[in-house]
Amino acid sequence: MANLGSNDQRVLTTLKKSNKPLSAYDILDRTRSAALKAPVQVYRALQKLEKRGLVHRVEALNAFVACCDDHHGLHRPGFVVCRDCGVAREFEDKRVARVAEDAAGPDFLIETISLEIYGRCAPCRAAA
Amino acid sequence: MANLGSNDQRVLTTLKKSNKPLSAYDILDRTRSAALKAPVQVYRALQKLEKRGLVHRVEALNAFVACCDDHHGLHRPGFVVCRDCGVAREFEDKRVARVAEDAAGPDFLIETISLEIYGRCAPCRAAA
DNA sequence: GTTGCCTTCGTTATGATATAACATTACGGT
DNA sequence: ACCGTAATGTTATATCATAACGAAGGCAAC
Ligand SMILES: [Zn+2]
Ligand SMILES: [Zn+2]
Ligand SMILES: [Zn+2]
Ligand SMILES: [Zn+2]
Repeated sequence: MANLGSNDQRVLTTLKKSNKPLSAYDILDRTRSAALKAPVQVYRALQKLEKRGLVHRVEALNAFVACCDDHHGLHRPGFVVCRDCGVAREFEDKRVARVAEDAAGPDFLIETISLEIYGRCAPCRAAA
Repeated sequence: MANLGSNDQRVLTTLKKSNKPLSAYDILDRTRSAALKAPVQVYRALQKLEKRGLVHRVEALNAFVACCDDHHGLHRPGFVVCRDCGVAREFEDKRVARVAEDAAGPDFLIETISLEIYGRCAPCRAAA
């Protein structure tokens, strides 16, 4: 598979600099001066990055985060997301795969698992 | 809280008749002749129905399903979704809540949990 | 009853997310 | 150089969701 192109790297760098998930259009805004001019370029980069496990999509936010763990390669993380401050913390738990297999049954071929937990983080609760 | 209005019931009935998740615009298409004329009416109905646990949103599909279980009230189901045929099967597993609590930690207030499993169901695999 | 208030519902417009379709360029193999 | 393929750029469009405002309905105080 081809290496990362310059668009891909710009998108990845942008995500790594953010402590929150960014939408494709957030990324576009932050890279427009650099080189990216249209949504499709961002989406193409995101797709490539996601295939390699460098970026994850947070479904319920329509947004993307850089994987917090560079060495891992592809994996199936979950996310804990604060609705107030928007921070998304990636985690893994082996029990998730077992739950998924039990739910899907032996003849279902699992391709992806999305587990997202929403609520209020401790600092935000204290502040409120 | 107010009872279901006629729009709400039309939306719920439409979802119950479908064996797959429907987008808000799918619902709109199927109810336009009845009474619903604009997306916002569908979204308002869906919001009310979701609050009562009568429908669930499937995040990664941007779509909605009628709850398979009428008596339950509010609960936290997961979904097993076939990418080929689009069927979404609702399930529950108590282990999910424990995984979520462990991941979120004691000071995070969990509000919602979304667990969605994507892949190919047995009939679709056999057909392919 | 009618006035004022609040909630629901309808209508129009717009914002936000994502992809289709096609042109252009980059690049390796011959 | 020539071709075929993959990557990138460009324009347009499809899809999903909400803002803003007004009309209609219910309910209590007067
Ligand atoms: Zn990761
Ligand atoms: Zn927070
Ligand atoms: Zn349910
Ligand atoms: Zn299937």
